[in-house]
Amino acid sequence: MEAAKRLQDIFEPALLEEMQLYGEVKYFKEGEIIMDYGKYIRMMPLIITGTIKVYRMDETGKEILLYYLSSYESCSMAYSCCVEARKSEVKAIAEDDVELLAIPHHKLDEWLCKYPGWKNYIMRGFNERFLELLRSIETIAFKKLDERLIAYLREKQRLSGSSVIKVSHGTIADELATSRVVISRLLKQLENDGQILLYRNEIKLMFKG
DNA sequence: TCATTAACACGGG
DNA sequence: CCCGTGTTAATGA
Repeated sequence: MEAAKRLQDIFEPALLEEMQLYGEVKYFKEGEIIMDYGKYIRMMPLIITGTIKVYRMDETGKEILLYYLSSYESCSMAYSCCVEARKSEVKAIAEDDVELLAIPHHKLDEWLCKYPGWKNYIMRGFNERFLELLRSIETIAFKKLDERLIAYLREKQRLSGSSVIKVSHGTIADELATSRVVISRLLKQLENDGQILLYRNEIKLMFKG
């Protein structure tokens, strides 16, 4: 995501034209559900502004945050579902106000053959998402909750570009699939260690991004 | 041993 | 008053 500053840098002019022609710009408000479990995906989203949270649910109905998607990124999950006409296995929620370009599924394959820029974009997307998933698996499977919490805070810091994170303990607990009691306790611990400062609905990070 | 659930008090908006 | 926060006690994996 760091490489692609503008769409013009990654896509051919002809492709950009087609994207304008066939793509549909959609807006989602903060907290709005963009995609849900079991729903068919007909469009592939390409995020223009904002950030999207992608969740996965287990058999017991517990949800956990898989990864974030932000500017110029897309959802590989959506892509693979589109081409195979499968149902969604993830849920996507707008982290803040989101503007995205919805690309009809029948164009995905066509562009793959026609435009190297599109192929590279898709391939890179799969690659990035795969690496991000590996990181998620690592933290979920092997790290204790306190380390996961720190990783979570760093991710928030990275995405927002600010060391002041506006989020409640309860929300963090939901996203890390744990209880608020634990989050409050761990945050308090981090504050006592001098790593963070706690306010209402706000956490100030004392470490570097 | 550590997470979860429920319950409670406190305080700010 | 409602919500977010901090804590505790009981229970479970």
